[in-house]
Amino acid sequence: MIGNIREPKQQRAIMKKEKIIKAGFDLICENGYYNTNTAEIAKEAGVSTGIVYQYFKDKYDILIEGLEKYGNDIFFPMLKTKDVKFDKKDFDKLLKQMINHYINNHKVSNVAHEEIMSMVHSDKRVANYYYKRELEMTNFLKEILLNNNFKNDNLYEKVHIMMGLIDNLCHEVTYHKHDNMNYDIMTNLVIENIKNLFKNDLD
Amino acid sequence: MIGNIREPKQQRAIMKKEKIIKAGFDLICENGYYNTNTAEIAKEAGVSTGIVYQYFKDKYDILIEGLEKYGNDIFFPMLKTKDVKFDKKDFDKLLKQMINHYINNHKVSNVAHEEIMSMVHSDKRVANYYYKRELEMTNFLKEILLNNNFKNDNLYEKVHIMMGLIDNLCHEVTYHKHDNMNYDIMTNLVIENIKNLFKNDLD
Amino acid sequence: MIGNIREPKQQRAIMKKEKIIKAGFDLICENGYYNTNTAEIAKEAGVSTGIVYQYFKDKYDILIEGLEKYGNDIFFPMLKTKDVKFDKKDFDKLLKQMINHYINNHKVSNVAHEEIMSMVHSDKRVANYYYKRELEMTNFLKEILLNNNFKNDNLYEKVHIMMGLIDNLCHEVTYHKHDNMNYDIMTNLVIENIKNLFKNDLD
Amino acid sequence: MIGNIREPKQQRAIMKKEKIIKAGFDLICENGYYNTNTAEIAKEAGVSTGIVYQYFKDKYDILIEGLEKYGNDIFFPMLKTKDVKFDKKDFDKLLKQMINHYINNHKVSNVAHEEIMSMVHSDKRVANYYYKRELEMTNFLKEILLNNNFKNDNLYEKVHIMMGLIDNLCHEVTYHKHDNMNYDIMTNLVIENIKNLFKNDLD
DNA sequence: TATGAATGAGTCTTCATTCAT
DNA sequence: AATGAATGAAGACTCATTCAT
Repeated sequence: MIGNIREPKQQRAIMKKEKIIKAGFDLICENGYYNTNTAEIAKEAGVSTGIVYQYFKDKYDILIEGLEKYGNDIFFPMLKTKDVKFDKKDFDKLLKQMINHYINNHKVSNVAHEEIMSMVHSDKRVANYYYKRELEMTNFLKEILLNNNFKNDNLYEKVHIMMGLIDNLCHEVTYHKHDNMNYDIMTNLVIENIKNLFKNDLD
Repeated sequence: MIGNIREPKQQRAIMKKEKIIKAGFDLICENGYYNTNTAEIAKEAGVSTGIVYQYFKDKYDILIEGLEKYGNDIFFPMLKTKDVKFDKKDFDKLLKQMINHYINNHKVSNVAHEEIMSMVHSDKRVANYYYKRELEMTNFLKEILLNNNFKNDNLYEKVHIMMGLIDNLCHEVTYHKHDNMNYDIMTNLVIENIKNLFKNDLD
Repeated sequence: MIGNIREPKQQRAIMKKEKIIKAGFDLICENGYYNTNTAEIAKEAGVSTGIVYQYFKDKYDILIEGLEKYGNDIFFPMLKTKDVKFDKKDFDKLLKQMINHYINNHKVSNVAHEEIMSMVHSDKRVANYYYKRELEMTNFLKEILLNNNFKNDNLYEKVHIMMGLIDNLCHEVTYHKHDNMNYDIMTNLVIENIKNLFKNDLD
Repeated sequence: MIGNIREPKQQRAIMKKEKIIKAGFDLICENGYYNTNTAEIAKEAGVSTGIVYQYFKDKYDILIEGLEKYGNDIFFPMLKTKDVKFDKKDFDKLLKQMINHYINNHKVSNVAHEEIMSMVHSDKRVANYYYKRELEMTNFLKEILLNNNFKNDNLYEKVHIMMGLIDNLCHEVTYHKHDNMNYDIMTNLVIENIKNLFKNDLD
């Protein structure tokens, strides 16, 4: 047993590995892990099937690397904008921003988001990845609030609830389209709710 | 193609079909759709592999029928207890009951819940099923509240948000075990939040 | 994981399994383990590739079962004729018989013999099989001699040496055809040698 | 097809080829031909995979060249010591020496010996190589004996038998470890046997 | 000469589905 | 209705060999 997995050094090889990750991750996100085969991945990446196994241990490995590379874009795009600044007075505004940010992102990565959440439920490593990032995100938001003189009073729990509310809302808005649901109203309700959660900080 | 799918009429045949659904659904919930094969299902059901295809078009069909038969137990056990009675004064109590109900259910159907949610994300028909039931559940709760003189004021949206909050909480409690999260506090926060949502009705 | 390996019960199924063993073992013996693929085996056996894996864990399993079934015929055909009777006076005759028996067998199972010996050298389980049978054969001969009043005086070692001499001779006669070797003379020399080995018993 | 196989002229190139032969032969001897791949060989030799095919037609070619280069060391180490001198009176001693020589060699090249014998049985060219060398060895011993006034009386056959006896013995001692076998006794029996073979010469 | 990335045919194995009984 | 043997297409992965640099 030799050769194991090669970490490509040449520029061209690096690009090829990237291509495979992208092709593989895209296809998996679009059609599901079990409905995507290595031949397809290779073809989509414009390489031979053999080369795939020089860069990845197995098909699963492609998924994981894809997740690590593109997962944040899909789940926690905010983590990228490290410079979120806001003023207590604008809490409303921040929330609206966040919600829009999330909704747009859900729309863009629509299927991917679903597919990955699907694996979060059935695969340990994917789950680990997701929960680790969720934690990062929680801490990230907690920091922002602390920096704005929010009291550290069950803050962790509050942020978690807040994220849940937003996620739920965005999910609803993006997918369900429940006919009898007014999303503007729902959005306002959610914002009010979150504000109530932090009422001690916002008075 | 002859014989197509037979709808069993005899008692014994009906029981056989039930057995297959149960065995199949159980296994799929436990190990996932792609990690369960028809031979296993047949064996678990105590029937031959051939017979499976007299009652079901294909493997997928078993999943769907299983979902229709057992899905409610897993996702919306409350729907069974059609006689939920409560008094506005006891709203707190109702919420606590619901939360406990959900948490217990999450614990019991732990893996099943995850596995099916996984398919909700990757399979149209499973998704349809889930969202249809979610709708039922929403309406069910809405009715209860209306019967208790809650105002029909964005009630639909409020119930949805409430369900999201509870689901999130229960999920958190059952799986994550985030070390730095106090679940009693979180539960109280969620209850307060829901009460705030309905503050106009509870004064 | 289910279905494991099925032990066929129906007559037809048993025959099918036999066919696969025979086809597989024949091909492996003829072309070598690594030069025989499962598709070939299935085709030679007149079955589909799938069925092979219902009766055998894997390709290797076919080899082992083949070995257990046909190995004796190839290596120790004498073990079949449990009723070897001889008289000390006819020791010569017995030896000549054995030698002819072996030579004929080598000729018949020519390639098989070689191929299996090849695996004895490279595969633990094949080796185990071979050495176990060799031991049986040794004990078998020892018993025969003891029954003929040969002294139990380093008998085990003597039999082993005797078998080695015969095997060597037969191998030589069957394959090498060293031009400058007279096989009649060689045979006689070997017989004399063996008799010398047992000289204490034959006086 | 261009360039075919290049016979290296430069010192450095020659050394590279040697390295490949050694690495390849070592690995093949240790793990078997089919369990050794060219990438491993190249890595072990400290060269690139591509270069291998400039010195060797194919993988098989490496084996053959390795055999020609190192085979004698493994099978007929005596051939190296061309100056074997002995006196009839010391025939015993010579035999013991030979036996020890062989046993040691078996021990040293343990796996290699097995692996190559394995290929002797399955590969024509390897077989040819082996039998050619065996012939050389036979002639070598024949010469020695003739030089010591052994009669040229079926000498060829006798030497062959002698070699077989020694090889068998050494094999037994090195590998089998049959529990109920006394190797000292066996060794003595073999020596006696060989002496009996040449009794006309040793009186 | 030399590299090591790339190729793609070939291999074992699985499994949903069909079929002979 | 029922069995379970049989099918064969499909998939993950390997590796000898070639090729671009």
